[in-house]
Amino acid sequence: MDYLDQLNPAQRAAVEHTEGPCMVIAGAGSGKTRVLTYRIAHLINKGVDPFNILSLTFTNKAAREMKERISKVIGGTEARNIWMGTFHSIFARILRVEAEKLNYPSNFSIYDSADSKSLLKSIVKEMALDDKLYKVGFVQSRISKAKNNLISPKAYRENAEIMGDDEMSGRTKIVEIYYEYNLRLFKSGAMDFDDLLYKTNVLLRDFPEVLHKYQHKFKYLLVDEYQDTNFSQYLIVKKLAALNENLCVVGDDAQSIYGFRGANIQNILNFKNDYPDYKLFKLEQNYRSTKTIVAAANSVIGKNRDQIKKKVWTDNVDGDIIRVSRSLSDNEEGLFVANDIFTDRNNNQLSNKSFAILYRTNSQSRAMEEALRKINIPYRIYGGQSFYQRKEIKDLLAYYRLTANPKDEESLKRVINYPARGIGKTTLEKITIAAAENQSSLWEVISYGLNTLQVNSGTKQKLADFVTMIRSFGAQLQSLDAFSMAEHIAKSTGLLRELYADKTPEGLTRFENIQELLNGIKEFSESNLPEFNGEKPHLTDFLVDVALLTDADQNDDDDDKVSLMTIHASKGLEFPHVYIVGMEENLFPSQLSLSDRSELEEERRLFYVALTRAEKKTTLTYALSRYRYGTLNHSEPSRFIEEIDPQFIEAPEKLETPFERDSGFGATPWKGMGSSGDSRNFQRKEKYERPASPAPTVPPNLKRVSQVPNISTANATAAGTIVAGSQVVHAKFGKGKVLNVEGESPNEKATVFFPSVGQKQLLLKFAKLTPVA
DNA sequence: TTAGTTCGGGTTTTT
DNA sequence: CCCGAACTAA
Repeated sequence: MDYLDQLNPAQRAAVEHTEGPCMVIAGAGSGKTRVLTYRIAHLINKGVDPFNILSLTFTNKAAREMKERISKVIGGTEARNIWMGTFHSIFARILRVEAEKLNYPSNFSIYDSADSKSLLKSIVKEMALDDKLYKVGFVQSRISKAKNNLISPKAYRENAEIMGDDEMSGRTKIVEIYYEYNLRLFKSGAMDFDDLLYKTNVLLRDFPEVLHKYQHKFKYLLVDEYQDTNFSQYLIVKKLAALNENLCVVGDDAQSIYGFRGANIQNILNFKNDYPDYKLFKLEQNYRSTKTIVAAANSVIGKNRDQIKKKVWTDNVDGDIIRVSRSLSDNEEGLFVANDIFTDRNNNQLSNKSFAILYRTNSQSRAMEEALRKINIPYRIYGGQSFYQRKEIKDLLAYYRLTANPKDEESLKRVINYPARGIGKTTLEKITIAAAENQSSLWEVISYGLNTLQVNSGTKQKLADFVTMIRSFGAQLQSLDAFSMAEHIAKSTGLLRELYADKTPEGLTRFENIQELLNGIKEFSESNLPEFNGEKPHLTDFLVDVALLTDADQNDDDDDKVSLMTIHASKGLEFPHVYIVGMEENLFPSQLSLSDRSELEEERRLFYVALTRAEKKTTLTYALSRYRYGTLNHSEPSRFIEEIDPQFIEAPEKLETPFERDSGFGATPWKGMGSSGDSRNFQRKEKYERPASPAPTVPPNLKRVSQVPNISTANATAAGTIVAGSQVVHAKFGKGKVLNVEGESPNEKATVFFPSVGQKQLLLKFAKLTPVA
């Protein structure tokens, strides 16, 4: 039991209190992960079966790492039997087992945020609503909020307050959209992120025997980052824990930063009401940061009204004062940070990975990246557009999803005409209408109801071919292993060929990404995971929770690189040196949070999280101007800078102005400000001037003028009189000789030789050819 | 049907 | 500035 000796009294008490409800309030850097790890190890050492432990973490990566650490403590391979993962992935797993009870297929699709937006967009369009008023983002967050509070469409309609809000904003149809949205998800055999929690609640509510089963299975529950759970998650935990009440929640109200996602700090504050005999442990000693950083962070969070009082302290050294750097522009800010890292690293023999750059919004990474690249500092961006959200990856995954679950509407729409196979918008609209009329899915229309579809025979054939192709994939799903299936689909759909043909740099990256995905599947195929009992997994096994993977789940962080990420993504991480950039009003705190006290307090907690990531040194930077939407805007330093107790931070008057700093600055003193404004003007001017510039290849005016007389002549006479051998005039190519005409009306295609440009194939119904007598 | 272009509108944060 | 939607030409 020597691991217990590595804990301080508060930590040890939390680890040893294994029976009954408890809450651990863990200040930043107070060894929370250590407590969780040792607690689970301790349970297992005391004889608890790992299969009876459910541990809910914030990312899958955190789960993976924790399992590794537990393994080290207890030895052996038992740790891998613990149920550990995010709420979403754990309950997706359970829902797949129980899906039939909810009339869902067990291979249901999981719609990510983009899929769900796309579905909502179609619905808004089909209902002929104003998409300016019913912006999908707004509708989505409204529905998401309802789901996270377990409000069904029916309950939504019956809720006077919610309906009142919609009434006020003039968006009374949201409830109708909500109904239709859920219906369409159901018809597609799909769940969105919120459904994974909502449906779990339905399952546990309507099927007592299922609830009973999991209550017995999960005798010990642990929930990390409890301050970030929403009502839906809260209720799942409460129900599962009701039998044994061996529930341990860990969190820090000061680090609650997901309110916008429905997270509710009240879950922490109300814990004592649900479990009056609970035990509370406060971890207040910080092992991570210097005294300066801890004190500075405390002084900031003290400005919040809503909080559980606690006193985070540390035995660590005083450390450096917090620096503040002002730059002229966002680009200068990037250069400052990059140069500062460069110098610090070289002077003090530091590794790249001891530095992190944190920002409020993803778009701020660009200036940082450019500056780092300029002086060859390796970096890695966490978060941002995750690998699985890239277009080419989503396209291929859509084929996979469709193969596994042909009812999946969003996947079908994504690939039915990609690569292009002549099934266009018009056809898809007809299919959608037919599906709505028959109360069926798009797939059912094209696979069973093709005869009744009002499309021409060519299109019908194309649809039939598509159906045959997807069916043939489906037929092989159980016989091929994941990789063979994945590769077969990528090749035979033509998707791989299409991307290979694109030789632009972006196209190359896309192709590489696809290769990377296939490699990942290959690795998965050959990974010999215990749950597949020595057999090769199928593609459906790969798909199970691929939608739930995020960038943070990629585990290649042993490289020596500077880390760049949003503050949200940095939660739970720590770095010796941290730069918090973009410390400006309207950016951090975000403009959108300024009007609401609780939202501003959430921004402040976010700042608290950022500050407490640093072990040794924190640097705040801001710029006096910044590009937004491609235009330069003036910006003011963030109020948060002043909220730090002045004794821990560089005095503002001691700030050098950028002009005093020489470092090659004199060359372009106005680089950030004046000239870029000018260049915009210049660009704009250039656009207008271009038509007047000398020797344009095609005079734009001429094009127009020459068209006008052609319209009547071409339509009236062209089709009849253009035959092989005749002379014609083309608006753009000039005089030419018709070599051949093929195809039947109205799709005749002429091959014409123009002395100016050579041989051309032209469709007569489109190309305006005037016959010459 | 499609490819290519213009135009307008959008930036928090994420499972 | 960067994206997708709408428009236009073939």
